[in-house]
Amino acid sequence: MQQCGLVLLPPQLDSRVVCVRMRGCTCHVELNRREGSHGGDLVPMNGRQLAPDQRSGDGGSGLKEEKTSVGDDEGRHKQEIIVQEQPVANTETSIQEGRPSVSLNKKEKVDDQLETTKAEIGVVREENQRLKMCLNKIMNEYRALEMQFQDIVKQGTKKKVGQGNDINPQEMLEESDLVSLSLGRVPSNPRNDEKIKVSKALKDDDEGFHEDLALGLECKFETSKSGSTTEAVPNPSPENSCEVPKEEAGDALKTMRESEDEVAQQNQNPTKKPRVCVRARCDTPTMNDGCQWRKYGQKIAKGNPCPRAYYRCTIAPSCPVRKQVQRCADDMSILITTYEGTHNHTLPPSATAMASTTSAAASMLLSGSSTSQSASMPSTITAATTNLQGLNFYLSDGSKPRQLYLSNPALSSSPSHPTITLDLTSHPSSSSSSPFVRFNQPRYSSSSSLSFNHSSETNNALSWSNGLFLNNNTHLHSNNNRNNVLSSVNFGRQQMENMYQSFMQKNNNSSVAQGGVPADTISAATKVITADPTFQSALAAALTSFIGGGVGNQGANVGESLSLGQKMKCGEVFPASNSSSTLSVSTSKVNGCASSFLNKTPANTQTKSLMFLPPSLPFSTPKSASASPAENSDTTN
DNA sequence: CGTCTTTGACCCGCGC
DNA sequence: GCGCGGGTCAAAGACG
Repeated sequence: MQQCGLVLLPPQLDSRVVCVRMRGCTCHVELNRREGSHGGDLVPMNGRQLAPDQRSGDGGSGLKEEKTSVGDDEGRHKQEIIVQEQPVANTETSIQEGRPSVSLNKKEKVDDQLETTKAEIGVVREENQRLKMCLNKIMNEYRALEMQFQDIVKQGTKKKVGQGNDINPQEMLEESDLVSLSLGRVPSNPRNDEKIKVSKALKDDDEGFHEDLALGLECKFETSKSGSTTEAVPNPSPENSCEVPKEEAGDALKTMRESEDEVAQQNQNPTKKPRVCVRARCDTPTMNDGCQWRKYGQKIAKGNPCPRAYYRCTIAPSCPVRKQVQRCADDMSILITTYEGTHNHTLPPSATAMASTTSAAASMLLSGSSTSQSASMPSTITAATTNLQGLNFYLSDGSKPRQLYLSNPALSSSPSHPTITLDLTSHPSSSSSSPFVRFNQPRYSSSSSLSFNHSSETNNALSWSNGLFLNNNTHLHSNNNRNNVLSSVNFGRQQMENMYQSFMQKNNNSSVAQGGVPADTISAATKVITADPTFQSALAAALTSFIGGGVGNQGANVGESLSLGQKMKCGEVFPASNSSSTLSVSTSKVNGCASSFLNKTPANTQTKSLMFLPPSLPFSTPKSASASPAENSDTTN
């Protein structure tokens, strides 16, 4: 922008040369030279007054040089004008000399040419005005950006002073950008993250500009400080920050450095990986979670006549995430899907919701009974509300709203794995102090349960979305939703709830009327969930884990919202179009658990938000992804 | 022909 | 050490 300049002649002058230079691209418009080389206030880029000979046009070296870079349109326009000017000048000369050879027709012709020229002048004047307006606009934007830049620099300086850091403001800006890009991802440059974490840890929570960033990082430290979760996990996994050993919690730098090693260790010790088991009623072989799965094995598990199918994530060849799908022995309509591992790649937007949900569940599992952090941690509350976006479970049969219940149950699939169960089957009558939330003591010490139940016994479609319930024939106001997601990061619980309710109300016409979930139900669930300290802490852990640290691929929905929030904070263009596409719900029919929406999204909307997700818990697409007819068969192994 | 699924065999951890 | 069960591998077949 510093190269921006303008050579502009006042409109009252007939000779006009407009030269707008933006970022090295020069637009030069010479309007009318009929009256020769009289002066205009030609001001070159450097502010020097052009010499008369230069103003005259072609003779001036400076102008001539610029003319070489004239855009095609302006150049052509100029050419036309000049061509028409020539005869006019000749005619005038002839008239003044009183040559009788000038006929009346020629005079009319000259008049016509004059009229034409005047018309051209008018057009050019208008164009000149437009250019001036455009320039003013650009200058205003430039000033606004400059102001923002100065504010950012000022804030960066303030932070540095508070931290005793010697990083210059520019570095702070660069750092912010790096943070923005790295959130939710495996840190490509751990050192940068370390610096950021340190700075954030030393910073107050009410930091305005980087509030969302501080949120996640605060959560990180809060979670780590609690340390009470570590003991419950035999072999802490880096997939979640709460798995980081207590002694490491106090040293964020060390944690970051060791994150990759921990990932490797985790891979070497898969039996200790936390698992998230999702129970849901589903008629289809598998549930669609937006991920792509490949079946690699099938076994008859003891005590269950239904075979257990093994899937691995095929989005990335090296992705360690696996899932097991099995019908419940007691109720064949219940599909039990167990997720294990952490995605080491970007996930399709449609898969982030489930991943975030299961991430939160896994974090809850790993955080165990830790509640010390939640009560005194504003950021945790925010994290909870944020993550709640990904924890809204909407079950739909395509026609009726389903009530959402969070109840007990729980079933640990394997004693060797810390397992948490998300029960989406219907147990509305489950005895609990809360009608929606109940956390049980696990059957195994390392397990816990979180159940999301709905009242219906016959739901056919289950979809995970970014805080939205995806129903058949339902269009979502994705932008609204995404904005809410962002808001959930930047605002507190109450604000989040209000906005969420607002969103729900906005979508009532389209969603509820067509089979959505009543807003009051969601609102109630939201309040209940967010009020639960255990849930909050778990969500905080999830948020922490994905931001932080270890594997860095945590947090689907949370990560998404935070990532977007970061982008917004950094002044980048909000990816509304992308968001829209990712959240746009296909109107095509949802076949059982396999949402066509989920099937479509990966190809069409390759996630632009570079986000890696945690113990992902997907419901795969039946076809490429995972649906295995054999799961329902009587095949024995 | 490439990809995915099926399925029997194999490996490994755990309990006795 | 052995058996059991869970989990994975990989060849063969199916499918588009």
